[in-house]
Parts: sequence; structure tokens; C-alpha cells
Amino acid sequence: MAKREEILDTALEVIARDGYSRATVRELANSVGLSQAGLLHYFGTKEQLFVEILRRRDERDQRAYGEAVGAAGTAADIAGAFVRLVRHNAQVPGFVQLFTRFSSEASEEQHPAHAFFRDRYAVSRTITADTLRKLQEEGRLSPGLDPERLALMVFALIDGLQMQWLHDPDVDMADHVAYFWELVGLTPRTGGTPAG
Amino acid sequence: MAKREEILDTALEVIARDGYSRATVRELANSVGLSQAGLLHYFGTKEQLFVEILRRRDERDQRAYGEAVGAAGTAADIAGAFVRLVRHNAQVPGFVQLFTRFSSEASEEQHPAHAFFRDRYAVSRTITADTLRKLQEEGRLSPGLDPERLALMVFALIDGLQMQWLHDPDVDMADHVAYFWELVGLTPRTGGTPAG
DNA sequence: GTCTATATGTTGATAGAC
DNA sequence: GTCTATCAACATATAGAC
Repeated sequence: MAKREEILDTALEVIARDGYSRATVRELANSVGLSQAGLLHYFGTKEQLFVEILRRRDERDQRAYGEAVGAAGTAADIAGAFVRLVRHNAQVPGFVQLFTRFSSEASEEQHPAHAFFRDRYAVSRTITADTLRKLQEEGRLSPGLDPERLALMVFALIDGLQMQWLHDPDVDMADHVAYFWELVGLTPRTGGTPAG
Repeated sequence: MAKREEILDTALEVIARDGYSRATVRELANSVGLSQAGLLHYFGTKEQLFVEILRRRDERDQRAYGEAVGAAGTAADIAGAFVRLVRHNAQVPGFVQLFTRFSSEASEEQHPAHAFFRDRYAVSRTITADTLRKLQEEGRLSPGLDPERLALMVFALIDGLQMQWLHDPDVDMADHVAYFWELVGLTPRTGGTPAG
């Protein structure tokens, strides 16, 4: 199992650096010191490999940023967690490209990774909506707002910002996510790095 | 020239119906009653063909929705124009898929369609920001708001909503765009169909 | 487990006849 | 302009040896 994880971590680095187009099975195999067949021995198909790559990345980000969202005790915390997540993504363009392209390809129902993305979106929305609702019940978020809608919107906003940012790196993703939360009435606390 | 337009319109229909994966040059050629070579005779390469398809679509939408944004005389108008645009997009899933996938592929600088998308985003943002600023000067939009940021955000929101909607058709894109404008302090007037 | 070699399928692009 | 035929390039997947 250690070998699988080693492969995934190397693939993650290569993709973050070189982008999605270079991320063929052959290319990733070379980078990890295996032949194409050798790599597929571990993952079966390309789509399975890529889903595992995304899953591994999610595990990492979950520890660093996702937990901060779910465990947010204050309005500033949850807003800040999203800003930090996006700021982090801006450091790994290749990976943002992987996510955007693979997600758009998987939007067709027959695609092997379709269920992965559908579930991922649903879970992300639920966790965020739950946290927002909790804050609302504690009086830290305006009672007139709809947590479900806000949760869906913030992920849509992030995906769309990533798309524009990929075309134009001058687009400041974190700035716009912070502005979104300000519109909602939350001032993100973005200072410092998450303890993770 | 009539032939080119005929080809583009047919391609538009086929893609709106059957999605992006089916949209190979061969497939589109069949639908329009030409051989693959016959079709490429008009457009040279696949990427050029697809850019022309998107351009043609934009011309149409521009007449029906884009003008409504640029010419919006009231806050309700501009918000409503976006809601109607998104509502319209929800009728043509295949085309939304084409846009999303092609845009994500073209995010690399070497891609033949990269300039098209970059310019398209820039122009859309500018027109929208200009209109919002005008409304703001007339006192119809809260003076504390930033037109540039809002313009960029609404397009990001739409792109992201499309991504989620492609994975889960239950996502109500128009509802969330309307909610965005409400957060901003504008109530969209969505009734009726645009004259055009 | 890992490799080499190869099958298979798909697509976009081109040459050349009509 | 349009077709047929073919090429060339990939990329994934698999068979079989070691």
C-alpha cells in the first residue's frame, strides 16, 4: 500500500507543476520510475488512477482546510477557511487545472468519475450548510440568509473563479471569495496559517 | 458564406442535444451532410470550427440577453437579464457542456482557443461593470459596492453553477443567480421573455 | 511486480481524384 | 467543393515473459 501512496504523491507533484495535458499515464509512470503497464498494474484504469489522485489531494486539504470549515466556531473562521483554501489553490495551478478539466469531463453520467464528483459536491455543500446554519442559530449570521443557497454558491463561485484565473492569472481569487463573505455580512479572518 | 452559417447552426443544434463527447468533427460532418474532409475544408482545424461555433452562439445570445445587460436602465433589468440568460442555458445542457469543457481545455496558453476565452471573459466583465457603475452613479445601486468585483463574481458564479448543474440537474441555476442579486440588494425582474 | 511488445480504438489532418 | 482513402499520432489497455 505504501507504494500506491508514493505513486499518488509523486503524481500530485508532477501535475501541480506541469498541468493536466502532460498528465498522461505514460508521463506519470516515467516520473515515478515505472513503465506505463507497471503503473496501471496498481490502478487498473486511467480514470481510477485520477480519482485516487483527487481523493488523496482531498484528504490532505481536508485536514488543512476542510476541518476548519466544519469546525468553524465563528463567522470569521468559516469565511477565513474558504479564503485560505483558495489562496492555497492559487499556488498549484496545475492541480486546479486537473480538477477543472477532469470535473468537466466527468459531468457526463457514463464517465467513471461521475459519481465521485457528484458526491464530492454534495458532501461539501452539506458540511458548509450545516456549519452556516449552526452559526445562524447562535446569532452570528443574519437570520434572513439561506445556508443551503450560500453553501452551494460559494463552491460555484470558487469553481468559476478558478476557471477565470486559469485564463488570466491576474484574477485574484482569494480577494473575490473574501468579498463574497463580506456581502453576506461576514468578515473573514485570514491571517496566519492553519495549524495542520 | 451562407454555407458556413448553415453548418454552424446545425452543429449548434447537434451539440445542444447530444453533448460535447459526440461532437467530433466526423460526427458533426455527418449531421450536416458532409464528409469530415468536406467540413474541415471550411474551417481548417477542429479548434477553429469550435471557436466559430461559440462565436455564433454568442452572437445570438448577445442579441437576446447581452444587450439587455448593457442597456439595463434599472437595477431590476440587469439582474433579470442574468437570470433569464441562465434560465435559457438550462435548456441546452449539451451546449453548456461544450462551453465548460472547451473553456477548461483552452485554459492553457498554447491552446488555439485561449485568446478567444480570455477576451470573452474580459469583455463580459467590462460591459457588466460599466453598467453597474452607471446604475450606481444614478443611485440605484448601493454606493459601497464594487462594480468590478461584482461583475467578475457573477460570471464566476454562473460558470460554477453550470459545473454543478451538469453533475446534478436538480441544481437550480437561475434561483441561485437571482439570490446573488438579492444579496447585492437588487431584486431581479424575471418575468416575460426578452423581445428578440 | 515489472517489463516489453502489441492490440485496439479514436481522432484530426492531408493527398489527390472528380 | 466535395469525396474517398489513408496517414499519423496518441493513449489506453492487455498478453505474456521474466
